Amino acid sequence: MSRVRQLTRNFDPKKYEPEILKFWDEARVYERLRDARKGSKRFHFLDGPPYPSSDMPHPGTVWNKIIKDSVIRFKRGEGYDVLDKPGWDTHGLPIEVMTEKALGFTSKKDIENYGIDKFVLKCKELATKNLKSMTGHFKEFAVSMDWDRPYRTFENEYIESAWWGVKKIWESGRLYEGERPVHWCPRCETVLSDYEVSESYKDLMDPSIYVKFRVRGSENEYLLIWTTTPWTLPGNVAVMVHPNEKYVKVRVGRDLLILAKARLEAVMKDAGIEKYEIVEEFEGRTLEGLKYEHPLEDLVSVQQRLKDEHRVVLSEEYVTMEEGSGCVHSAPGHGKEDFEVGMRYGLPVVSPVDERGRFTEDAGKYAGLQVREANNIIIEDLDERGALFHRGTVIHKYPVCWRCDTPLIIRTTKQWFVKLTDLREKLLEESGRAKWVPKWGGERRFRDWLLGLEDWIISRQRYWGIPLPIWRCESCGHVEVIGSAKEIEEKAGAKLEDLHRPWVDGVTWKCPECGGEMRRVPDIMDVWYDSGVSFFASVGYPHRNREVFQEIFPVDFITEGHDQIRGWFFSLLRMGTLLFNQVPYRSVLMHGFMLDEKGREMHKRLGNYVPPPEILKNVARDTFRFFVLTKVPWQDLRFSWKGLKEMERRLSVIWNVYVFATTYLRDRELGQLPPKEELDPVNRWVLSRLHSMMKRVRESMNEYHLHVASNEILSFLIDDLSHLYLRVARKKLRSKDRSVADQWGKVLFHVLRETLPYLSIFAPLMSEKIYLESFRGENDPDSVNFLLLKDPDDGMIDPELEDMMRHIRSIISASGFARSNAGIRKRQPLRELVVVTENDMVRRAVEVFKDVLVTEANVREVRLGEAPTDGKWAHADFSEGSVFLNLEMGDEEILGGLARELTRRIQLMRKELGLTIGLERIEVYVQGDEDVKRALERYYDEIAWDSDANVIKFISNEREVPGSSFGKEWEVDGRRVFIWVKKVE
RNA sequence: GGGCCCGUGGCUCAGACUGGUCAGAGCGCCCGGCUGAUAACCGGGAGGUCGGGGGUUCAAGUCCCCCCGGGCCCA
Repeated sequence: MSRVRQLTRNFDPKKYEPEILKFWDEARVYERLRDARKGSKRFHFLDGPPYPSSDMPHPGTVWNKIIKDSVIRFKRGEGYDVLDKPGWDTHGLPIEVMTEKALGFTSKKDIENYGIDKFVLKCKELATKNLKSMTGHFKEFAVSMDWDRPYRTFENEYIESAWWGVKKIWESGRLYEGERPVHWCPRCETVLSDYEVSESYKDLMDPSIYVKFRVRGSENEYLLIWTTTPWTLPGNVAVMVHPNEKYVKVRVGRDLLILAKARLEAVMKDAGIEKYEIVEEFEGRTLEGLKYEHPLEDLVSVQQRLKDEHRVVLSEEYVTMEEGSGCVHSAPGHGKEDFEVGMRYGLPVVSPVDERGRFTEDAGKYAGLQVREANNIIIEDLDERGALFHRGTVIHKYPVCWRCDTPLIIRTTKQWFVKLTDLREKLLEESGRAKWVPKWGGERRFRDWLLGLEDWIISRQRYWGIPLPIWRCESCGHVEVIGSAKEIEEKAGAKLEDLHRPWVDGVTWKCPECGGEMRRVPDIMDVWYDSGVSFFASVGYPHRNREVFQEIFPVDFITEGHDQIRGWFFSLLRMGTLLFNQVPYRSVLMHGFMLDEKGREMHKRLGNYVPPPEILKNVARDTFRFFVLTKVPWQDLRFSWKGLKEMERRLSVIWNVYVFATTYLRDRELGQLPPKEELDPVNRWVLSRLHSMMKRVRESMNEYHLHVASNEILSFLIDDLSHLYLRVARKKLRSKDRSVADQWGKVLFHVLRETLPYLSIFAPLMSEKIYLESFRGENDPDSVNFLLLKDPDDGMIDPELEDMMRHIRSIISASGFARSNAGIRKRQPLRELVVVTENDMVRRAVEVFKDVLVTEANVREVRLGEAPTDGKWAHADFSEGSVFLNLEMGDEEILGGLARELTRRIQLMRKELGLTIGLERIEVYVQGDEDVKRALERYYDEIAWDSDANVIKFISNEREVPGSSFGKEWEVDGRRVFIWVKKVE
């Protein structure tokens, strides 16, 4: 037999939420839950590791974790053994830069003087401190991941897994060292990936100059080029023109200038020149091979070696008629497009700039200068040599370092690459294998991105990261790639406690080819490599947990914000395809960004950022969870205090549903549900709704339509239970007929009990509180988290019955409308409700749910019929017909109304005395007019039953009232009535 | 310049993949009611040419095209 206990009346999440969190922690609920599910079918969730750049997560990150948590809870409820390991992306430049700032460093030299070992330990310390603090914030929102056993990318085991991957790539022949122009931060002194660069462009003011390159062998003929980076001119080796555009030779003063016809007017306007004359017109392609003189060749030493190289080359892709002169200055050492075209023409690559962004000796006069500082000197030198056509400035978007804001440069360096370009097709195919929610996330956005794929630079010239496991012989260049710590031990006899730099840098061994010294390439790896291998490195594969990995690959579910299409979703796909020839995840849910109340991005520095503790100060944890989970996940979400308050009110209604129900159900024997055939239609209806709700929640959760599932349960609890079912049930639960009260009690209990585990997916704290305080039986587990989601039973779902109830609702609503138009209050019973309709289902509904109509419309009779033609009627229409209320008031109606008024007054007085219904009984004494007396006589039983009165006595003299009674004078419909209530001891 | 998403009553948003009971909900506002869920709850009302225009169709917030506005990504 099950029993329930009364639930605390006050909805006070501020009080119970911390208690529940503490209970979960102390009772090790999740740990035991994981143990309990061991051996069940597995569901592998993979956490996209957040970057611990701060001790406080962004509210959007909390949203992200809540989404994950709801899926994890749901799958646990379905009985799965869920892998719920959280992850942390701990390496990389942001942590390094923060550490540098904390130590007051400005360059790599400072780090090396300080000691790489100490520096790396500081980085680790910072990452650890932040991830611990962030963990605390996530736990506050009831995120039930395995916080004690996260994967962290700085752990030796993780690094070993990553190394194994590098070795495998090497063995597949895709790892190569190459020379390329790359984005470079002169402060951090490292290469940056395209992805890192695209993060931040800033408006910068730069020179905008037109320069004349004299055609070799001519007196006064020039190619006119345009550039905003004068410092790249020392690296110039060619001029690109468009083969299919018209070019012109123009006379300006004594000079003949060559430029694109389409740009002529704009250029002359820019330069403020009004007088010019076209002397010749030709196709761009005819310029191919035309040689010219570099204007600074006397100053730049490397240019003297290149005298015969400078010439015109063709490019359709990179010459635009949108800006410039149509003659594009090309420095293959300082531009990706230039490099590509240069390769095609076999042009030399010149990049006379060092890692700190200073010109090298090759740059002659400019050696030692910071490149951006050299701009003006170069411009003056051009002017002195008569090569400057026009000088201006421009404000344009220019890439800066995403961590330190230093303007980036492009310089050519040796880097390690992974060849990907030939994998484009395979990646596209694999990306199509994953289920994307929403569909367009994968289909359009992702595909577009994959089409622009290039080889991947995986080396970085920094300290805090996974060391690139490449060793090379200093004498013969022989290369070995290492896949584990054990290999290091075997080769070098070194046992490393920490696989990071600088400790790993000291490991050397003898070259098997020539006996020279094998030394590690000093680079570390791109952090996107770190998170990209998480699908196997998080479990330590292949050095550990091989069987587990076989079972869980590919992972079932990942979810991150839409910024991660090009980030983690892609890096996982890339690593999955490189190492296992397949996409490593089955389903991806792409979620939106959290915006502020005005729809702008939320940022600390914009000051519109709401720290998670601030949210907790104002609303319940479950409120925030429900708030975010009821929104369409893949759209951006607007933070809203108003919205949160509103959600909190809805949760308090749910709480009240349970309070109300337990008030009636407590201390009752609540056994098995009676067979369906014996049930009242309203009970059959509510059970049908219960199973429909469960079905819908299960289906939509499995589709990752979290908003559908969460709204479904809200509307079940609020619209169906609170607004309708409980109103009807209230009277039935107190029925004198034991079998009626019993049936309704059992059904209500059943419905609320089965709903609890469903509710706990979204509002785990509230569910737990209700479960522990009221619903947990003697043999039940000690936490709601252990409960399984009951499977929906199609046999219990009756769509027709649900439809009928919808009609009943509209009839009730129409009858309310008719009443309010006629000015008759709801408490006043009326004689008759006539429903006029042609719709068969409505007619059946009226028959089936007559009881509901009688109580909800407060009438004595309900019948189907024709529109009445005589008498006093109030009338209103609903979608399938009309309702008519008989307004004629006989004795029956007047006395009935009076009886309800009297009941209500007695109830108010009971309450004032603090008496509990069903527990304490009373005696009532009433003094009033003849109607009051008659109402009391006729409705004696009802009034006495409703108010738990042993006796109700109509008196003519006040002296008949016992001394200790509580008396009050009332006015009821213009009548004076005295009521006394006395508690029966 | 290219791609993607969004634009539904005063506010916040469902509905759009699978055209046809989809013009909805909550809040706010106005009117009324209920009263052992009560610093709650219930009913009703006003309010939207579903950003604009064109097209497909017997039928279009829903599909197609163009434009406008907002956002994101890329170049």
